Amino acid sequence: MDTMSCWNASTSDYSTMNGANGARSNKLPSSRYKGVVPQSNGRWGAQIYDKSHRVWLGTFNDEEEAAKTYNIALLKFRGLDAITHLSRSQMKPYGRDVTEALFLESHSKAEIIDMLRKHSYANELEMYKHKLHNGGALGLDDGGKRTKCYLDLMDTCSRERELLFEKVATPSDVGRLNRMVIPKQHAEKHFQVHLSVGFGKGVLLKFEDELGKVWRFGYCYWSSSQSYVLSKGWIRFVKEKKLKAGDIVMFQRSVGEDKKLFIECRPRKVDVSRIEEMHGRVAGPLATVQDDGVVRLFGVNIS
DNA sequence: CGATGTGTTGAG
DNA sequence: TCAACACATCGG
Repeated sequence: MDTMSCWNASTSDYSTMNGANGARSNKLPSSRYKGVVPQSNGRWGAQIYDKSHRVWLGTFNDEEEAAKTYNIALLKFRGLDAITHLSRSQMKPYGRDVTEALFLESHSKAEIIDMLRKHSYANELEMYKHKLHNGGALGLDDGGKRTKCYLDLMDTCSRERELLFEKVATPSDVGRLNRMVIPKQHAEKHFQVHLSVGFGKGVLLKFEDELGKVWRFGYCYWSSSQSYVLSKGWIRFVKEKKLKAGDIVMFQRSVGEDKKLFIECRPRKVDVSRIEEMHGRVAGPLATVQDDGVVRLFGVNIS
């Protein structure tokens, strides 16, 4: 249920007795889920607020069904940002993928609401997927051009990436040698060019940083250290990013068709033990890597 | 008639 | 912005 926003159950009052006479209270039970309201007949309503205006999303037998409905409406009303902030692993259980984003984008709010109220959203989405996958003109408008929506989505998709490995920058990595050592194990696993990287001669590897800026680094085998190095162009990256020894350099690759390489860096971990003492609690990691490689910062997918 | 969804309020 | 609640309106 990770895409369902769970309402604070401690605030909902499930007491069903009136203290004095022991009679059943007619008070309805609160829902655990945001956007879900009880109905007097035991069913559940779903509603979402759109700019201080309440939009009714229909009634449902299951509280969870109402919550799912609310979440779909959330995707439509709060925009695609809501989708891209979900990691792949969160989307999978709900089949939330780029196709669903495309589906949401190609229907008006009114149409989506209508489907939700009629409980036909899942069917419509399924039909839409078939249409696309059975040779339909994927993302093509009347003139045969890619629609803006399609391009936006492909762009979003191409930004999705997995972490290949991280390296803590050594003093020599950020020094005047103009090269960064890539540990052999990672180089041979992820940069599948080592066969063509002979002694002395190398290839150029192309990376993008978090701002989309392109970086090309020479890449070759460095026999003296028995490992591979990023060389030509590396020092420019060090200078521009103000990379210091101890900082962490992350190597990523897009999971989409194009398999682009990305390079990003972040400051070495600050010592938070002092802060933890002061606050009397242990803070979670600033950044973590999930088992599917999706990078999260403050609990938000920053891929 | 029961079910649905709106009017309205007040808390946060 | 949001859920709680009352109740008008819908529709079989």
